[in-house]
Amino acid sequence: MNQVRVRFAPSPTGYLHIGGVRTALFNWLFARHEKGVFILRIEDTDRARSTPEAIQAILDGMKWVGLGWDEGPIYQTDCLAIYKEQADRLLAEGKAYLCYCTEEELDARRKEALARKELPKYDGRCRRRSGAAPAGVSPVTRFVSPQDGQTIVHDLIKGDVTFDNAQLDDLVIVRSNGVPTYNFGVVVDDARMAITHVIRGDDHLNNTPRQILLYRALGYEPPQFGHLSMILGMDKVKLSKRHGATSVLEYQEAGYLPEALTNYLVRLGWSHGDQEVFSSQEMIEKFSLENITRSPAAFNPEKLLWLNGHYLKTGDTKRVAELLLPFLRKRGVLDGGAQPDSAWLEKLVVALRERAQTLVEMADKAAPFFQESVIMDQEAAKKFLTAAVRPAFARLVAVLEQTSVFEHDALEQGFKSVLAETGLSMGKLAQPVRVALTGTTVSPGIFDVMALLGRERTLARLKKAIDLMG
RNA sequence: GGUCCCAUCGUCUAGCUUGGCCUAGGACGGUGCCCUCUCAAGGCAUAAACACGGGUUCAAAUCCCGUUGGGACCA
Repeated sequence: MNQVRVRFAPSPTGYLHIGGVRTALFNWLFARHEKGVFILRIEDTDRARSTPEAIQAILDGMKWVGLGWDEGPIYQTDCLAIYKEQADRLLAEGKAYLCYCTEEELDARRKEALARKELPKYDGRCRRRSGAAPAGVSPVTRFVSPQDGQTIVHDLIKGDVTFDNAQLDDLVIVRSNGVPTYNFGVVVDDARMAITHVIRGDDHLNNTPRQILLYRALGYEPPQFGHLSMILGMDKVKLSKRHGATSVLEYQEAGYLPEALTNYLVRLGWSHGDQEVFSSQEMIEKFSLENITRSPAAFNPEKLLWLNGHYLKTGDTKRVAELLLPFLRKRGVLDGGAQPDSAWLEKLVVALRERAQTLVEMADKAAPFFQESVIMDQEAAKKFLTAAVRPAFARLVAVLEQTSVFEHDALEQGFKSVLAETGLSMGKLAQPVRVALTGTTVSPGIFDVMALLGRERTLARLKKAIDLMG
């Protein structure tokens, strides 16, 4: 069998959305699994709606999620001459014709047909037109579509889907301004790029019979098709902006890890037994078109969050620490130019990652470790920084001043000696200390907090708390 | 309106091809318990589904037909 060649072909009319990423991911996985080629093609023939910003957003999004392409990006607007050439060929072979019907005429006829309860398709009258071309009308090019028989799509995911050719009309392949229509551009490109498998959303399933007919008319063997079901929102309606973030880059900004997003997305419509967590290597090894579900899937943000938390916990600490930096800066936790000690930052990540599901959350929780002095939660202070614990605090300060290594185990030992002396339980002392050190009632383990803060800040904060006790 | 697609716990899904191993499994979320210096994380347990109606068959989540519901495309 020939080498697999697949493509992802977004229109740059907006950001790269989640559904698009999943389509791209499945194509990419298939290509990698089959040791084939993954091509990126930008379908920018809709010039009114395509923007350079959108193109950039697509490229950035693809890079962020780690879907590298082997060929491209190829822009359709660079290929206009090729579509024209192919359309001219069809014209010359009598497989296409020029149509001079105006928008108004077509509209009127459509309404008439509807009134007669007939199919409102083009009646093909310009097919039979003879004589001179009407003046002042720039024609569109229409494809001569067979009116009998059936076209069967042997879909890799949906199975065989049969369409009556009588349903299809003579579709426009080139507009009056010379720009190819979507269906024509796709076919010409997929054919000349020797695409072997077209894996795309099932919103294109209905276009497929027309495309197969076009392939044949152009003298190409159609590729294999695989139509993926759509991703829906939790309310079972097609995923859109009102469901929250739908652009990949929004997920980046919200503190998600790309591997969490791809892992989440791969399980939306595909499975490998009961396995939920896949490294990208595993995905490539195990991916197959046979295990794709036919039914549409609802996007569940909570499961994505869980996976993100999982990857935050299990990911390489050095990498997580690096990824965290921009979030610390953005949250104003860290000054723009400041560069924290990397070993220390990794320790902070280890302490925080059990309790954060996103990098944004982690950056928030990191705040007390960067501030010179704590921002005290007044209610917590009132409740925990009472005169009753002052003697214990005083003892703790004395002990900590003597502690030679300011690290977890030594700190625990010192802390516990204070408990033994004062007769306080762990909880009775740890919670006030937590408030004194972080300003809040929630934090990593208290010994980790002290170690992370270091001797100086720990002692300063404890002393300040003693003052607050009045 | 026409054409096409889809239908298992709230959600993602396994099982459906080749009916019996399904008193329907896993995961997220929920609930409860354990662990515990807080919050998490973790562990254990638990509730929760074969859309409906007909067939076929000794036997159907699995095969067939219909209904209903959802979605897409075209208009």
